[in-house]
Amino acid sequence: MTGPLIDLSGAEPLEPERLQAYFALTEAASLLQHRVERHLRGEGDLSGVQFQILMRLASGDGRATMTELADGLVHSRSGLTYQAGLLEKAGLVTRAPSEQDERAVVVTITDEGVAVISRVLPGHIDVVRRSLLDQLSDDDVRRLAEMMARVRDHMRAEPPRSAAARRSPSRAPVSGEAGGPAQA
Amino acid sequence: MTGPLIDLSGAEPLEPERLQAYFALTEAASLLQHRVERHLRGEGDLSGVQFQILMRLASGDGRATMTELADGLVHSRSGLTYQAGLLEKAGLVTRAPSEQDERAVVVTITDEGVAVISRVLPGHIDVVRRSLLDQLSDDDVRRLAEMMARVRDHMRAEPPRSAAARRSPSRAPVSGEAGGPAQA
DNA sequence: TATTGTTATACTCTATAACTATA
DNA sequence: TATAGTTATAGAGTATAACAATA
Repeated sequence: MTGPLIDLSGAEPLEPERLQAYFALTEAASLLQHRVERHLRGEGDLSGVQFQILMRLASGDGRATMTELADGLVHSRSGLTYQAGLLEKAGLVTRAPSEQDERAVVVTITDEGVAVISRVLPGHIDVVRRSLLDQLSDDDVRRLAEMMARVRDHMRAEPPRSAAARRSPSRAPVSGEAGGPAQA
Repeated sequence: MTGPLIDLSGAEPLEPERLQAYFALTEAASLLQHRVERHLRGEGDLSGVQFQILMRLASGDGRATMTELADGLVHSRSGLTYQAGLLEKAGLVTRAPSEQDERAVVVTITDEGVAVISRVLPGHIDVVRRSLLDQLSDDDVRRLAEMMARVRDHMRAEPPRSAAARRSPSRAPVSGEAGGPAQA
């Protein structure tokens, strides 16, 4: 039998263990996300992002600005505007200009929003438990939480190359992005 | 009243450590996926799914049926057809009916497909290393790989409730259901 | 009748750029 | 000038159901 068609040995390849960790993480997270979103859609007619927005509001004092919400939930501002608009249309949040800073918009969860979260959350937790947590020992959980927090914080701290928080006015040319034959 | 707006104590809540493990995993995986897809799109004009299809082909003997590819890569068959169609249009794979089973379609990676993977992979690995692996010790990596493989296998083995692999054949036909495709 | 795969269709989500308004 | 947010637009991806063809 012939070996794989691709040879990694030129470019400082990844050891099999690391590659497997990456692939397993990717696949498990993707499966979990899929199950969770399926549940949320079926149970509460919520997208994953909408659920996270509501959760973030409900876990605090029920209010946050768009910018505060954008941190960590979504990768573009317009995406958040879109999702917040849907939530508002559904009556689960309200939006009003901030009084401290007229530019900002304060998003506030409504009673109905709290009710939806309360209704959906038990099933959500159940899915997470059955899919993920039940397969992990207490020590696994501690270890996983610590590792993933580390990785997350690292990525948050060091934004990916060539990705300004907002389109920078003086966009530096991306290294090596010369006119490559981009397939075709 | 300063506490969170939502009370979990009714429904056997999640211990904070478990909740944090879940959230950190979700967020880290989401950030990683976003970076990886950004890189793939920029470097090779590939979607994440397309990359995975090519990787799976290139890691084996270069050929697989649609059904074999569908396992683990995508959540609906039509989605795979769509992505495979794009790859074929780009000249990175070919599709031809199987000779053993005329129903099946054999997808084969082309030389150009191998070339694209070879060109993209070093940068891909670099992203994964910088974003994820460099933050983990060797022991972390072993532990993570083992945990995530366990979780992944569990989800694969036990499909989510109310999700038949395919639309269940025992579906009672509704008499008035036939008729032209909804036009509009 | 079950399985493999495609197609038609409709929809959700996302991202970029241009824009407004306030600090 | 920089920041907060919206809008317009356009494209990518997905899922469901109906369909055709082979086993």
